[in-house]
Formats: sequence, C-alpha cells, structure tokens
Amino acid sequence: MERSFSRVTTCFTCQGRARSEWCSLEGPDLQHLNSARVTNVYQPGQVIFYQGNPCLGIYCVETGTVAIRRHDINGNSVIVRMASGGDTLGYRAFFAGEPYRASSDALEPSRICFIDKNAVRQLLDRNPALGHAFLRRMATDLDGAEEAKLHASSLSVRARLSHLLLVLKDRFGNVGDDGALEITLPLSRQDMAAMVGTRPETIARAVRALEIDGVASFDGRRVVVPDLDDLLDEIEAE
Amino acid sequence: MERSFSRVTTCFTCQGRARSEWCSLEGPDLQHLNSARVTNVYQPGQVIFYQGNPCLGIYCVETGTVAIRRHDINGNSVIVRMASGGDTLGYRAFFAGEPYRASSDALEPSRICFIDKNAVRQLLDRNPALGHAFLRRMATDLDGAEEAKLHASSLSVRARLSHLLLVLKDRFGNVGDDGALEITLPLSRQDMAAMVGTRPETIARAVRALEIDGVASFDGRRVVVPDLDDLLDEIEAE
DNA sequence: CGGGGGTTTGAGTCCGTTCAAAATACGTGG
DNA sequence: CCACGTATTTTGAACGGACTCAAACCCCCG
Repeated sequence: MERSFSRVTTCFTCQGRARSEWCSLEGPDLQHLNSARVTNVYQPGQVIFYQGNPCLGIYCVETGTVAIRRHDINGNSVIVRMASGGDTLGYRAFFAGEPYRASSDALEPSRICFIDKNAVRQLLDRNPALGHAFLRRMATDLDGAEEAKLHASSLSVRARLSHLLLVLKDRFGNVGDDGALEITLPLSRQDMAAMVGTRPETIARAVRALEIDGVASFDGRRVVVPDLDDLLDEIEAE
Repeated sequence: MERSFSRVTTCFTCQGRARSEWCSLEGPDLQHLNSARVTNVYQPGQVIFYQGNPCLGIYCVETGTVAIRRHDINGNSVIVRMASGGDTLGYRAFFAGEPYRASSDALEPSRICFIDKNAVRQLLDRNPALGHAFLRRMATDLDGAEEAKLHASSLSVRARLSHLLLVLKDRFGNVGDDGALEITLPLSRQDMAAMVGTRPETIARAVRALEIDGVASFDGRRVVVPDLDDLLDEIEAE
C-alpha cells in the first residue's frame, strides 16, 4: 500500500480542481500552475497563515478542511468561513493587496498547495476566465457573509446551530441505512461556538435542547438527524 | 441658476469616477460606458432594485447615499452595506449571475446611473483592469462583512453604535469651529438599528447612554462628538 | 388642528453570558 | 494497556443586556 505522504499529486490529477477556480486552466497554463505550486500537509491545529502577516500568494485546498478565523485585540475570535477540498484560500488579502485580515488553521489533516503571488498574477493576466472565476467566488462569499449578518441579528443560537448543521450536511453528512441523516462534524464544540458567534457553554445548551426535542442526537462529533424537515423548521418562523 | 434635473452629466465629468471602479477606463471605453449608461434621480425611500429580482446590469452612484438591505421571510431585515458617490451597486448579483439577494433604496436624494449588463460585460472583456478593480472592491467588502461578524458577536450595541459613528464620520462628518466633530447622519434611528443589527428602542437607549456619559450629543440627525478619543475608547476593552 | 409615522421611555421577560465546578475525553508516559 | 494530568465539554446558578409590548411623545405635513 502506498504511504500517504509519498503520494505525489499534481494539478492534473487534483480531485478538487474540477470545482475550484482553476478549472478553466488548461495546457501550458495548467502546467505553469503545477510547477509553481508547493504542497504541504497540515495536521489539525496547524496554522496555514496568520492574521497580520503579509500575503505572499494563494493557497488551494486539495483535501481536508480548514477554518478561517478573525481575531480581536481583546482575544475574541470567530470563524468567518470554512474551506474544504477544491476551495481556494487567502485570496481576499491577495486581491486587496493587504496583509491577511484573518488566520487559517487546519480542522482535519489537509493537503494544501501554495501558489506564489507572481505566478498567480501571470496566470490571471494570461487567462481572463480565471479572474471571472474569482469574481464569481467572491460574490458568493460576500453573499454568505451578508446572510450571516442577517441571521446573527434575527435568529436565536439554537436556530443558527441548526443552520450550521444544514450547511455541514452537504459536505460532511450522509444518509444511513435507516434513512436518517448522519453528520460527522469537522468541528469541536468550541469551533461550533466560534462559527455561530457565541460561547461554548451556549452551544452545549443548544445541543441539549435539540436532543430533548428529538431534532437531532449528538454523540461527540457524530450527529444523527432522524427527520431533516425538523431541522429546516428550526430556522424559519422564529 | 441651473435647475438640478437639467444638469446633464457624463461619465467624463462624473465627480465620483476618480474613486470608482471605472477610473481605469479611458478613450473609447469611457465613451462606450457613457453612452450605455442611463441616469436617474431617486428620492429618499425610493427603491433602486428589489431583492429577488433578476439583475439586469450594474448601478453607479454619482451623488447621494443608498442603503443595501437584506430581508427575511419573517420580515426581519438589516442593512448590509451603504453606498455613496463613486460606489458601484448591485455587482454581487451581476458577478454571481444570480438574482439580487438584497434590495437597495435611497437614503438621500441620489443620482444613480444604470449600465446594462451587456455593456458591462463588453467593458470587462476589453479592459482587464476593470475586472481587477472589482476584485479589489469585493475583497474590501468581504473584509468589511467579516469584521461586522466579529463585531456583532463580541461588542455591545453601544460599542457597535460608536463604531458606526466612526465609520460615518469619514463621509458625513466635519470639524466645527470649536474643534469638535460634527456628523450629519444620513440615517434614521430605524436605519441605524438596521445597520447595527438591533431594534430602534435599543438604539434610542444606546444614544441616551452616550449622551449621559458625554461621549456624544444628539439632536435629531446632528451629532456632536467633543472628543474623538472617547468614541474610540468605546469600541476597545469591552 | 388633527392625523400618522417615527422616536423615546417604561416595565417585564427572556436569552445568552459569566463564573464556577463537575464530568468527560484525550494524550502521554510509565 | 493502564494511570495520570490536562484540556475540553457539560451543568448549574446568578446576572445582565437586549427584546417585547405598550404607552407617551414629538415632529412633520396635510
């Protein structure tokens, strides 16, 4: 059996590329991307980049999941976004031409490629479709951020937690034998709190409340949702 | 004296263009933009576009100020952003290729140009710098949205209101004879609540609290801040 | 002068926070 | 593999900020 760290990957064989911004590249451009990239493996907790540091390029998640966190002077922090296989990382700072305004760390073991900013610039110049892809991507992210603002001010923690589960189910959920949805969370309780914008204690209570009402049952990071509609009901008619 | 509605404006003479995304255009491209554009004047409360409607193009604020609001099924709503002279409007939906996810209405009397999406597409194709400008712009907006998320979950309403005043001072404030900062708010109390993500009653109380502590004095939409540092103190060490 | 919307104030309630302690999970070394 | 120390999670009780509902007030305009 091939050992995982010796598995040589290229942009040509990258699983995530199809749904990434780079999917429009081909031929020499893809070759260029492939040779400019440097791949690293990060273990959970390891930091990919730090808030405040200058942006030297762009990262691309091949496999795994990472959190993008934003910090305060007072030590407060929230997770503003998550990224998984095929997602690109650190492009906000790149396009703004500013230092990172957020940090990023791995939630699961992750293979992540770094692409130097000069290479990115060249690829952008040569390939307008790449720029379009990033425009589309940022528009989507902006949409998500604005939705989050609305949710934060109009929904309870319980509803926001339910919403989080609904988002996570697309990437981390599957349907069990009995037809029930099962999600394996990539997040600790602390991180769920950071995603929802609240404290860990409050997440624990909200989790408990959902269990009592039979909406979902939690066992560590394993969540079972008997009826998806119950979860959907949580976020409307608050 | 020339009457305001008869004042013919062009992209060439547009005051806001210098700091807008379109500043990179010149010669025939600028001419193209100028002839594709349709200008309208909106009175406060008038809607520029509705959440849910298809995006037919992009708007550009020549003068005035508008709010971008996001609505719930339950009737909740927040202002996710404001836009003033030189700002572009509705580009999120354009680049995402989706219907508007937010509505926009004028806060002040505003001259706003509409540019058909075909024209925008042509300009983008011909002028890569335009795309870059929008990338930079969206990166900035994304930054703002993420900062808002952090603030919403770590700062009190009073601190968020103080932060709002600090943001508004750049565009709507000036220093009086006595050296005190004076801001003329473009927002009603209701809209301030929608910006901060709270209810009007809570804004009234926060306003009162700031007055009692001598940080700022409010008279309708006129705000006087004797010492800017006091306002800055409000948002740190919460 | 009489609406009518927006704003302010008040009182009561609820949700989420805070602080503290107990329980559980986790990693490490014996 | 178990024992131990540490970190995370959970629970409890008390507090506080923001929300709700309701009424009074104010200002603008007809």
